[in-house]
Amino acid sequence: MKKYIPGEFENKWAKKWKEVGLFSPDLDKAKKPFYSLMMFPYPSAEGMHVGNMYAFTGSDVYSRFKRLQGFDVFEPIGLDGFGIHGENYAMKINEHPMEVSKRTEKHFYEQFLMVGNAFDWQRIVDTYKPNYYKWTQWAFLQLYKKGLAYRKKAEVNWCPLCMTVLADEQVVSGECERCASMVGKKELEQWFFKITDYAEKLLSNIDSLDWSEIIKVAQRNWIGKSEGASIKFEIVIARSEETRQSNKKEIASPAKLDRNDSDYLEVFTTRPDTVFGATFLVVSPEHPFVNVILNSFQDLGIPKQVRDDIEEYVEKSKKKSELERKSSYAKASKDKGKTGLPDEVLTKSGVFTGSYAKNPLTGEDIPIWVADYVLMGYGTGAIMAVPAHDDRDLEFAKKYNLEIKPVIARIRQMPETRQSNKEEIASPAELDRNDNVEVYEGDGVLINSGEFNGLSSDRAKESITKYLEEHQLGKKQVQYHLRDWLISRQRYWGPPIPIIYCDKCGLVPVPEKDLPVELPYIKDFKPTGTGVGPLASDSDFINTICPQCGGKAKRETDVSDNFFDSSLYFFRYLTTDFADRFFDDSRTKKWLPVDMYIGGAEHAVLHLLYSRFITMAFKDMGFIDFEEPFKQFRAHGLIIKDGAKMSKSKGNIIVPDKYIKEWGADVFRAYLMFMGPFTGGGDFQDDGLNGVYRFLNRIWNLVLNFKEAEASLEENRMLHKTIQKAGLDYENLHYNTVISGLMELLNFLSKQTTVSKETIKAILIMLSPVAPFMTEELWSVIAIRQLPEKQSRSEIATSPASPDPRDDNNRQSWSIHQQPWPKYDPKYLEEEEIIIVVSVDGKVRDNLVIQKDMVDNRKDIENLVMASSKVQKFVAGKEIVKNIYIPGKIFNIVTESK
RNA sequence: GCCGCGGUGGUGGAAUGGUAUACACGUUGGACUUAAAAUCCAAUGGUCGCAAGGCCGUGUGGGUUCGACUCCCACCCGCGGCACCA
Repeated sequence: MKKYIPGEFENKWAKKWKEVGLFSPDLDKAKKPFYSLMMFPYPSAEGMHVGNMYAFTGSDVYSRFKRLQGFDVFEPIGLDGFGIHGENYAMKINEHPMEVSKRTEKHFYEQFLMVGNAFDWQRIVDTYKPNYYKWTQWAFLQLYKKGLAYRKKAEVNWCPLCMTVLADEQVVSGECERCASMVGKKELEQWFFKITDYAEKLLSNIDSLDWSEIIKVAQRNWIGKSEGASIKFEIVIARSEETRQSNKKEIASPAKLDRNDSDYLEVFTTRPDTVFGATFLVVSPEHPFVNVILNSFQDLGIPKQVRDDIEEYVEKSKKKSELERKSSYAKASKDKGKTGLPDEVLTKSGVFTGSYAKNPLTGEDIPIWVADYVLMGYGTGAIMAVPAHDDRDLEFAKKYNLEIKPVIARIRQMPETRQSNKEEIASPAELDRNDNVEVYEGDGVLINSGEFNGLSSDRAKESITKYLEEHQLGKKQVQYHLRDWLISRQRYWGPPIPIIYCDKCGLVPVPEKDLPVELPYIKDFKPTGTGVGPLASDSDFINTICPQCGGKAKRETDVSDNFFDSSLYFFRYLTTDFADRFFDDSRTKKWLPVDMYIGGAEHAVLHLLYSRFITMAFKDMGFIDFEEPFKQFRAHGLIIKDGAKMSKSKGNIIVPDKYIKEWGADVFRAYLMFMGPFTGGGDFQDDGLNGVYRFLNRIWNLVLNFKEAEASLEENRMLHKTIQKAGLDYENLHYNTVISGLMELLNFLSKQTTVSKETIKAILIMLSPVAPFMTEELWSVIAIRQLPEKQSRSEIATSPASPDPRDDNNRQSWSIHQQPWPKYDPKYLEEEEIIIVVSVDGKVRDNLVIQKDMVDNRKDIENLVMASSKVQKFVAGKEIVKNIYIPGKIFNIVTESK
């Protein structure tokens, strides 16, 4: 008997599938297109680790299942090779990224072949090759034309180790996403994409997406919509305490202010219902108002001492890191220890500006403070502080003895009034005004709010906003946390941004016909740290001719973020055979949007958000007619080792190559898929592989040695039940239960002396997505069994029976992967005999086996139940209150002790 | 702090409100073998019992129900997203 030795045939089939293009659908003629996408990998030098392999296998299993269902599945692959990760590695081993990429590319594609994924090998996309990044640059130009790419001087995230700027999305709790260095700030002129133009659409479309919930939540959080109002506070400069108390209106005239816009401070608030409780204003140290005070303090009548205090404070807070600025809030949270910052930094601080503003509703003058707990980057960089109803403002007010004025009364529902639904309003007296005052941040009823007293928070928000609008002191406003996508990188390993700077013409985009702007080979590719990319040192590269005037000009020296490359790769897979276009209308229509996308949850607010933005932009440019790129998205789980994340520093990285060599790709795949639900990941344990090997080995032996006979009724029942379950489980990505279902079927068959050929075939087909090599090998063996004697084995094994394996009309081709998914016959799913569980007071006491046609015959069943000695034992001496009978399932007797 | 997901044997995990622990790993015992490996068979939640069998058991405490891992309420723990976001 031939033994199951995976190494003997896996490679043979992998090569053959690739050679004949078994998994390359005809993109123009396919009848039932299904685009199954998986996140292409960053090719690291170590090759794919188990985590990658897990993700790709899970996606491949799904793709193979859809193929069996009769879809023309397009399952492409490529490498996301540009970017900091690969470049950092190249620096570490002191090699050039272009050289490194050649090696990693080879290794990755070998691994892909080895693991047996059904890729379309004819449509590879590697982002670091000119024939791809030409289109990255093209897309940049389209965005520029549309006004969605712009250049701006701004304070941006700067990673000191990677020596480049980063997008907000790449800063994870103050640290660089790639190297975990503390990210700082730097003022630089940079390229941005206007993703904020799509904030509302990006947010509102989420509800209708069939995506993993975890991703949808992360995106909603990241976009961070707040609805409220912007409110103008009239600035009153340097009024002395005496005049203030005499309440004489002495408002600084606009002329006195060295500002162009107005003599108002604008704030954003989500709580316009609390304006009456706004007892001071706070501006961020970066707010323009601070400079006005610093520069014009004399004209404004602000004492020199006050001015100097402000300057000192602003200088001090500039030195604080972003993390320190943001971390005082952590004081109250669990993260306290994590920041490792002294308490002094974690307490709010600020200084009085010597100026006041008029509360538009109370008419009172309230002091304006500058404090670094207010951030310039959100809203207007100024807030109205309502200490009675905001925790942060309260902390500040207590420290500096500022007025605390409650304006919202908690609604208390008393137990006895709950039924009549009456609301009792807490009296103002119940709110302490001393140090023990407790913040109340919830909604309630307005008090101390003049004509608005008695309104609920919700209604007050509307009325007060309306009132402010009427008096031109404010308006309804929506704020988003999302900020524009910073795409410049002061690095080498990326697509050059296709822009030319001409002294005469200014900023000139590279004409499309001149694309790609090739990345030159420069020896010293290391980042400079000066805020200018390494390309600036290559005079051949930067010096060019202005496309408009023909005069001398210089090229942009930054490259773009590699997340830009990956936000369009799934479009390119469809047009790799066209050199002249990125979109092909008929293919777009046939294949897009992507039917199923599988990938990691870590890209929730990076790749997955950027891709949605780019797709929306392409739609508005008229290239496509849909705005969401991925119909379905599922986040796969993570593979851990001994309860911990795999990492180089821990030395617990699993290299799959070794396991595949030892056990075969099928065993490795099946093990990964059997660990648990695909969306859950799992803990990698070496001894688990053995169990899966045993299973495949038993299948192997069964198929090669089974004694054929027509299926028994029981066999058909088991089989058809398994087919039904496997179909549902595959669709839901519950591969672990597909496998356990097949194990159960196998266990059943092992107890029989004969098996039908139909059963064998169905098992192999059902198993083929998980174990594609072994099932293919066995399929060819079965085919030989069926053939007339004269046809030789080699003929079958090496030549396709059909000229084109992709031909839709010839689903009966030589490969198991071209077979139709087995159909289950409902007649086998109905049991002849049914087990009724009999319980007394909810506890199982007996089983009752009845014939199917008896199911609805309650009387007879009741008689049988009552006749059971086991039941008798438990009802003896008790009164039967009632009987519950759920037909075909359970019979429960409810008793009461006498 | 807000939002989301989860908590089931020694382990990974199964269970449309209806026999909790399928399937597998591990462990123990047995068969085969000179022996080992491989393979096959059996047992395997806890506890009491010679046994038949009983009782307890899905993070904790309540509730709904004839019946709850599953639904509701409160809490504890773990994981993830956001976070001085006004």
